[in-house]
Amino acid sequence: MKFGINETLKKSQLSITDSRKKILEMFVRSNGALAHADIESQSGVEFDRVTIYRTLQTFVEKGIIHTIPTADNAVRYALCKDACSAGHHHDDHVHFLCDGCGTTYCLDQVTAPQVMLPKGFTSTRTDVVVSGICNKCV
Amino acid sequence: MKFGINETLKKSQLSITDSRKKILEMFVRSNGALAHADIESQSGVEFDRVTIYRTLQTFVEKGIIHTIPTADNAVRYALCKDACSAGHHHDDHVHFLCDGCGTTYCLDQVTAPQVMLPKGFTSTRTDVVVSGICNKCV
DNA sequence: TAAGACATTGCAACGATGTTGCAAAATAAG
DNA sequence: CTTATTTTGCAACATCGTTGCAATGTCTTA
Repeated sequence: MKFGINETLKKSQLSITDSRKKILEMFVRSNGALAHADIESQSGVEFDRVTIYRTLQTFVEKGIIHTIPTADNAVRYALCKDACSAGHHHDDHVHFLCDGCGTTYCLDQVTAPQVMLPKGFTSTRTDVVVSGICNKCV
Repeated sequence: MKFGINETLKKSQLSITDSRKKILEMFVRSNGALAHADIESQSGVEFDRVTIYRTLQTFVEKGIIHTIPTADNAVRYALCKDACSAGHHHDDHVHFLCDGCGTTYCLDQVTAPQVMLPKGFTSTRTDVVVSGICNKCV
């Protein structure tokens, strides 16, 4: 079941604005992940920096996108799966960060393995980030 | 085989200075991970901000400490195991980030599981970060 | 379609974080 | 002890992200 841009925004009870449509479209087109800087450079001077920050924040809160932890400490965002709802993310898939081209992939086929924690530790979320070379940079 | 502070620095061909000794000692004492801010507040006005940044950079390059990717996008550092040498890190253990107290633990017992990658993808490093509640925050 | 209520945007200013160049000070080598 | 090399501290700067507020745009209801 696929939704259009506007439908996705409406479903999350968000007003439909130019910036939100444009930014959400970027995520849909790129099936990788995007950093704030990517969005800012791709959209040129069309939107204010602040607008992009706030739009990303809103999307994360509404469960449309999620953040990806990376070894190089740059925040990246990617589209959530349908299972995610506002305030409750369920993105247990593995992320792959290519050292060559810098692209971040969501490896949906691979799920994060369950790790055994010491006594008294409770897990709410597991992030797996694999770094290496992707199939385009060989 | 355990080395003293000075021996560790010498082994990495680093001059022995007050700031390096003090910062390395912090890592040895805390068996968790430290962020730049932790070090800055713990050492007070003793060292310049810049000195701390450069010292951490140097330690990473020499293979004394390594960075930990976190979901909250704050860079943290932890001591490397003996297997690490300058330019070649081998820290495949799992990290645990407590949402309660913010402490980062290195779970040495647990090793990062091997993940199956799609054809053409090569892995050089795997980071696993588990978030949740630690045994002190229950 | 028009008007009012509400949400979003852009601007400016600010704080936190991290980097660079250069002179002074500390460390290492002879 | 003296000289050469590193390292430190300072200042200035670049980047990243946040906040308050007025102006603009979107939604709702009639």
